[in-house]
Amino acid sequence: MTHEKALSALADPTRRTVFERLRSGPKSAGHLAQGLAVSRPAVSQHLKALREAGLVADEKRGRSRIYRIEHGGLEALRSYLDSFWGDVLDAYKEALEHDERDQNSD
Amino acid sequence: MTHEKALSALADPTRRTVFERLRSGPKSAGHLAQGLAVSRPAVSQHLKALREAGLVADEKRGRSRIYRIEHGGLEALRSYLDSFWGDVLDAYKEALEHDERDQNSD
DNA sequence: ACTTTATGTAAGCATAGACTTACGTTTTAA
DNA sequence: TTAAAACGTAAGTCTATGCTTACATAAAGT
Repeated sequence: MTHEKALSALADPTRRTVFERLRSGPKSAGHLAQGLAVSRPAVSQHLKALREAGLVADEKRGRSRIYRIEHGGLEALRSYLDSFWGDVLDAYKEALEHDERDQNSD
Repeated sequence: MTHEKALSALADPTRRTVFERLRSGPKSAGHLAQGLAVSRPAVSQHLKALREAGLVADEKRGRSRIYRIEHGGLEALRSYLDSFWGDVLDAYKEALEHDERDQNSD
């Protein structure tokens, strides 16, 4: 259940920018920070948050560290979202038939 | 593309709780607030954020207001997540073949 | 017409967290 | 063996935002 961390990780704009830069392939921390409005240490902290959310993985290569997108966090998020589709439609169809205000206790 | 608002909306724990309570069907604002650790006005503010993110829709029924899950925000989020699957795998396969550190400019 | 119920909004406060500068560590190059 | 390059971490600041109390509005009951 890491969808909580994945959500708050991707909620921040600059952190999302860092994450999206990995779309075109793995990159070093320094490269990820280049051209951004924030400092390099800030990017390091963002990468830590992304890693703890299972959204990126890192590998040491020489004196730099290469980051890549990790699918675990993405899958956790996706299955969380998908869990709404079925449930919701059924519950709503029922609510419509009964033509009620609110009834359920949860 | 409202996936930004949807992400920051679902990032907050209590707001997520409110949203998840709609799983079992539409409910009034007051009913959604019952049993929560926060006050009722706080829930109202959360519902506003969820509405602006396209995650819930509301309808006035008598003197109460019924909220339901809106699929727009969920779909925006899902397509955002899905946009990573294809891109990423291709770019990474290439990076693996070339056996490189970081090369791309974006 | 008043009162009660159900809700949203305003203003202010308090904390989480995003950012900075400064420093420590490890690896490569001179 | 110094120096430099690439990175993470610490400590402190500042702002975004989640929360509260108080007030406003609107519908329904008496």
